[in-house]
Amino acid sequence: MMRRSSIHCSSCENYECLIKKSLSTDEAERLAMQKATLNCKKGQQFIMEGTPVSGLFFIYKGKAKVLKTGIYGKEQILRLVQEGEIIGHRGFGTKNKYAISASALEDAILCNFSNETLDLMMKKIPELTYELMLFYADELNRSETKVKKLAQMTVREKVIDTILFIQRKFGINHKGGINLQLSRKEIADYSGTTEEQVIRTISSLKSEALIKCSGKMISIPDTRKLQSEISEHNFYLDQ
Amino acid sequence: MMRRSSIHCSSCENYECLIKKSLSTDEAERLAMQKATLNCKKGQQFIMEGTPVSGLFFIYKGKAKVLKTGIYGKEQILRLVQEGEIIGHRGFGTKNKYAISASALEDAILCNFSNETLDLMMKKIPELTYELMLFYADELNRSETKVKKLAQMTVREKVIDTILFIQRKFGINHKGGINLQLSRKEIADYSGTTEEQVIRTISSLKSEALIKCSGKMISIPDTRKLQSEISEHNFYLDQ
DNA sequence: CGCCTATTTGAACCGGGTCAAGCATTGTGG
DNA sequence: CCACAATGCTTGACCCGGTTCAAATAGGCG
Repeated sequence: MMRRSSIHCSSCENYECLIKKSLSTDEAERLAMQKATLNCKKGQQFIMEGTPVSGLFFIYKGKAKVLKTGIYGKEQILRLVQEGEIIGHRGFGTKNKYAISASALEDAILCNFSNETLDLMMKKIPELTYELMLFYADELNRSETKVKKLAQMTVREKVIDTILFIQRKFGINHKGGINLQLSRKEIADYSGTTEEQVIRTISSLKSEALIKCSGKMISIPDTRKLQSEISEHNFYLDQ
Repeated sequence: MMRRSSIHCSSCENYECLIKKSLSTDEAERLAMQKATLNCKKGQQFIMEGTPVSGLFFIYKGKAKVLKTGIYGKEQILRLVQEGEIIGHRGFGTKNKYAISASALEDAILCNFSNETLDLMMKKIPELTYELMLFYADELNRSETKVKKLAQMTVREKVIDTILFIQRKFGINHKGGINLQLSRKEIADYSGTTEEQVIRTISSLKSEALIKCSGKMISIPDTRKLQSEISEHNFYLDQ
């Protein structure tokens, strides 16, 4: 993980950034300068479960996944993270150890705010604390919806739900394909099933013309139609 | 749900209450008086998924469960809530509709802070916002651990984990039994399985002398021993 | 005591996980 | 540029855990 010259918040173009949103005074800007900027290659792990918390990460460029490693090394992907979002925030609560791991899905540039900087910023900027609270409340909603889905959906529904979700979150590219290519294994680790089940489900969906594939790229010809495969029994799809 | 004369925060004995913790000034106390106090009978639902958010609830007395209703009316219990804890807080994020339901597990007395009161309090008391943020971050941790467990544990492990959890959280009574009696169905709804599976697992555990039962009351003769039934493959039991 | 609900047990079915083998794709070094 | 290795993807077959259905039993409460 390479350290590089820091990118200043004032010249950053991620206007959805929680930090930047809350920066109004010069003082806040000065605090925000205390961050480090890091380069991270595809596949590289930048947060490791169980290690001491070293602040909050912000995805300046790239995509990442947040996961827990479980029984026999099986991964559970908890979040797929886009440019402009934060990670590693789980350090606050009762613990000072990361409860999750995170690694880059493609080459990424990360901003890192240390614990001290973050504490200082929150003390000086109540709006930031408020924004963080909203962020956690939202994430909690999402996570609890996921709990329900894992407990109640069939494998087919879970895989469809995952595909719809990544399209909703990451959008589509110029070819009409979903703008994030995951391996079958990763789709399985997010859906809470196995690689083989994902492959079988995707094969079925292809033969039913509900999706199209070329390699890892998946596209959905008719989103509404695919949605109807799960929505009859799932009224609150608030993921 | 019966409205009753308000209990004043200053005479409240729940010292762990997020609200009370943050009340230092007279002004804060005055704001906290703006709350309503409600009586709620066992089984009564006081938050309904999909209805507009009417603020935050605090459990002054009693116990409650937080759940999502899913496919074919199957319930997923997300949280078991004790005296001194808050509920209904999910209103913040992007939505103004409750994403969860809540009902009393036994007769309860609830404090309710309206949206307006809460907003006002957070603006005036940064410490409260901070405490709420920590609360959400903690809850998020718990929820994400639950996601992993649901995806990876066997039914037997999930049921054992649930029994251990409710003992850890609610403690034991004078008879050595867990201080919260849930129905088999409720244990199933929390564990993410069916009533029959819970019954079968509990039967096995009884015959293995890992637990004892009399009616709904469960007791664990040797917690460590029961723990070892799941912990070999689960290193981070941070629920 | 009798009704209603909760719990328990049995049996059958099936979804989904596991194992194994074959195929495709990508990458690397000679 | 090809050969070969390594990795990822796909498919088939098998089997087991877990859900479902049904029926019996126990327990709680008016």
